[in-house]
Amino acid sequence: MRSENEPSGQKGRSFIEEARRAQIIASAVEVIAEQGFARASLARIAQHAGISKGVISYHFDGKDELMEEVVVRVYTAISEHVLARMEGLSTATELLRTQILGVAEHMRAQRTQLRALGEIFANLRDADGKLRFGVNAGEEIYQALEQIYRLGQKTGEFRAFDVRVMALTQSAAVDAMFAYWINNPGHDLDAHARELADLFERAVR
Amino acid sequence: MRSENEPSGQKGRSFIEEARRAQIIASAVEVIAEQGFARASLARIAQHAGISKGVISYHFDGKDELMEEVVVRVYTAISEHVLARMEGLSTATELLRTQILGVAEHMRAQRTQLRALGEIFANLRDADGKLRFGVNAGEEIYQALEQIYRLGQKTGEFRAFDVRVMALTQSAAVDAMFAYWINNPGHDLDAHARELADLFERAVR
DNA sequence: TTAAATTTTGGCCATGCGGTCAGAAAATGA
DNA sequence: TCATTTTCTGACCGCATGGCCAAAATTTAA
Repeated sequence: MRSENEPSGQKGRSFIEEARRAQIIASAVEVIAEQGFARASLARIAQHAGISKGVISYHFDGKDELMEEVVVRVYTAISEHVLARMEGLSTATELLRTQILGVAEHMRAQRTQLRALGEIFANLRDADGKLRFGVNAGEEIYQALEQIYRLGQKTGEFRAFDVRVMALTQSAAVDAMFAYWINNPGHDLDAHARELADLFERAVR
Repeated sequence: MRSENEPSGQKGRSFIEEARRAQIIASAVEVIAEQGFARASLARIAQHAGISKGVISYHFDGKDELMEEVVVRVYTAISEHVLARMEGLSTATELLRTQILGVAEHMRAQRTQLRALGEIFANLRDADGKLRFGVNAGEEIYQALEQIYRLGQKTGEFRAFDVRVMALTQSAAVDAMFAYWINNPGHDLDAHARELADLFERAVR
């Protein structure tokens, strides 16, 4: 039996254990992306991974923890990539453009993860029936974007505007870009991202 | 027993029969909007309508037909309303501001139906697991917005930009505004809408 | 009034779900 | 080697679901 109750912390998790969890998460991502959230039962995820259903229950506290782990890992990967691209940049305008283009660049190679993320965001609910993750991406992202806007307003690059509205709008615009791209495979994601960068560059001036 | 097999046509449906169907559809919309697609079971819909579960099976060929009827009715009503509002406006800038300020108010009254529509579009699948309706749900709306942008580009009011990207972004921005407003009741919706109108007015120039 | 047609009820069914568990299997360490 | 721990299996549980239907209730028509 696994050594302790560890509801969310990653302490004392062996390499083997971590590998199994990663394998299960990868299967979950693929099943969710291919068949949708509603069909992503533990049985289907286990079958896709070539293991028994009980193994998932053994390595995760439950289906909810598995789903949250999927979200956490995909999100972490995105933010690491984007933050790396943003390093060394100084002006708010540069940061704004890089934020939009960097996310698109990363996700272009991660369609499966992106689709799974969207399914979970739209469907995962708590016991009360409320969405576990809001339709809104999250407060952290908004605050990060708002810092960029405030910087630009401070330096005079940007005009005066409501930074919360701008952050919400930029986040929604990027989400919509991905949603459209996923459902229209021929769509040019990078061109769309450049259009968005232009759009917001003008909107903030 | 109902007189015939009538998979989709509306022929030979009595007034009473039609009223029952409308009542069931209305309950389905409310349950889906409040609890999400996954929790909108026939039992919950029936309970919400104050009728026995079997009544739904009697008036509809199955759950799928009920869901499709919900989509058809709500979508038809919404598109008719939106198109009516667009008549009589002249300049592209007027149309743009009206879309954001006016349609926002319209959506406030229709948000239960819109939410139900979104849930069905995102979740209703056929036996193969494929989405019954694509996410091309907004296609008509996108095309309507694109007409405004092209008009503005033709008259020289607007700069050159990708009209599809702009339509997607504007639509997403308004949706995000409502999502944020629903989750943050103290949020000033009208001020948000004005910020958005300013944002897009600058973005298109 | 009375017979026929329509509509509703409430219980039943098979299926799939997330979760649990005893015991088998495999890995580990002495 | 052999005992101990970790990991896995496959069966099982209670529950909710969509669909079904005989019988009851209601409405309609003669």
